[in-house]
Amino acid sequence: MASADQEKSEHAGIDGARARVRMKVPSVAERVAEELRYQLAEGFLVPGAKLTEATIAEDLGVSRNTVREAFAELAGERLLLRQPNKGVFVATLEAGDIHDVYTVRRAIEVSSIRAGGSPDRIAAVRAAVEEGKRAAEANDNEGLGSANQHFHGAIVALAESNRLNTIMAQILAEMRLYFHKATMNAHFYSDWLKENEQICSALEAGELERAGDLLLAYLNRSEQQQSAIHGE
Amino acid sequence: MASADQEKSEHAGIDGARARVRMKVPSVAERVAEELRYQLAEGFLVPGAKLTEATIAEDLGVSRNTVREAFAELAGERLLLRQPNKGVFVATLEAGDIHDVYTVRRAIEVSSIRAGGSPDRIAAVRAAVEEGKRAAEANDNEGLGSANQHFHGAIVALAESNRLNTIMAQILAEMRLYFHKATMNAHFYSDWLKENEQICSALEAGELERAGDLLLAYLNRSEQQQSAIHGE
DNA sequence: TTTCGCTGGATTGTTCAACGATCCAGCGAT
DNA sequence: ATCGCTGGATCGTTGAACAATCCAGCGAAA
Repeated sequence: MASADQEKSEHAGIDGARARVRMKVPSVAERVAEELRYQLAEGFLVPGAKLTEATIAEDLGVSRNTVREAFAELAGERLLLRQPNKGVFVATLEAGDIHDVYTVRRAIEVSSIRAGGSPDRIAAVRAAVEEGKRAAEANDNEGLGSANQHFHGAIVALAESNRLNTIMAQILAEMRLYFHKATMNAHFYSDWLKENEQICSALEAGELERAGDLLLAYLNRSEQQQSAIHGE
Repeated sequence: MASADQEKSEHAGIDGARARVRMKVPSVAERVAEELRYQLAEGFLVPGAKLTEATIAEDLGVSRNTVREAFAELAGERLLLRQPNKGVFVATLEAGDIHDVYTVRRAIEVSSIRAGGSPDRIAAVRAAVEEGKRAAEANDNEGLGSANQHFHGAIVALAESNRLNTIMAQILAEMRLYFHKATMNAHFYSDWLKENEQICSALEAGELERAGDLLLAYLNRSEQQQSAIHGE
């Protein structure tokens, strides 16, 4: 997933530059999973929809067993729900799930920002803020959404933890699925543009406590908004 | 996994008591995964060991494809590592992994305890503390270990978040694998018995900030100890 | 009419056998 | 000692098969 598994080039000695690139040839199952992830994020597959093994297998021109593996992976990421002997379905938002998701985000995002981060990582946060501004100017609604995700991803990346990064990546994938573009209008993006700016500034100034408080407040408000939209 | 999916009996009305029990018949793949998880936790399978599909399949009397599914699941939990075309191996501790694991624990455990919890959940924390005391009296080294895991699991459970619970369960499974009994002598358990007591008391007294600080200090020290043991 | 029970069709869960692709150890030639 | 080849083992993927399970529809009974 967001695996930063890049083989570090390890300062090859004078005795020769051995190639360190690992040609990435994702397995077929992996590519199927990737394709499904894409379709989920893009809203092609809506929550609750049933995915039939044979159909997907034929559509993508792969074996049913391969599809099965991809399903298993996505089910592990909570994007699909497996109901034994009935089939797999696109995950749906159950009661309490919104609070649950935001509980995780509060835990890892606030914790990450409170610990600060290297200048590079902070610069990445700043970059996400600017990306948002540009998207706003261009009236690019789509771009606004991904800029915001980049922003929060960059905050978690401050902690330099692979595990936290993948957890956050999964949470963001869930949110893309549940809170799809349809539910996100421009009005929604009104507040947090300047809010992200504030958080980022506080971070750059080393005011970590304040940055954490601002972020926490944002997450709480965001949860409220989402809860209000999705059936109370 | 740690899915608390129990169908809540929902206060069946007078019109009849419809059965709400969902007979759990885990699929074969699930049972294979469970068996492997057990062997990993028990130290039967040591880090770095290679797991050959055909061998496992024959040993457990299932098909190779089924083993494959189980492997995929465990790889998703970071207990196994899949190397394309080479095989799957029991995960090994890479440089930085210890810090990584503890970064996650700091994020979710401290966040959970700082938010407090219902009396029931707090009682569960207390129960884990007492469980540890009893194990200490009985000189039950094994019991001490699981009591500690129950303690930290109960802390995360304060947040009432399914997602946090499963994340924590996975982290604990990783720790069982890496920091196996062999590396845990009685000397190791010396400190935290009274420390858990303190944390729990602070929690019960509603001194959440202090409880969080104590927990954070413990985690930092624990990370240091583990780092010292496992090659610097 | 409503309920019950059955049956047929569709889909899943699992197994098996096969084949190409890839890796690895060994061995011989340079 | 290095290089290159080769054979065997294992993985990745496929396709087909069959039992188990679920679901909708339909007819029989209350």
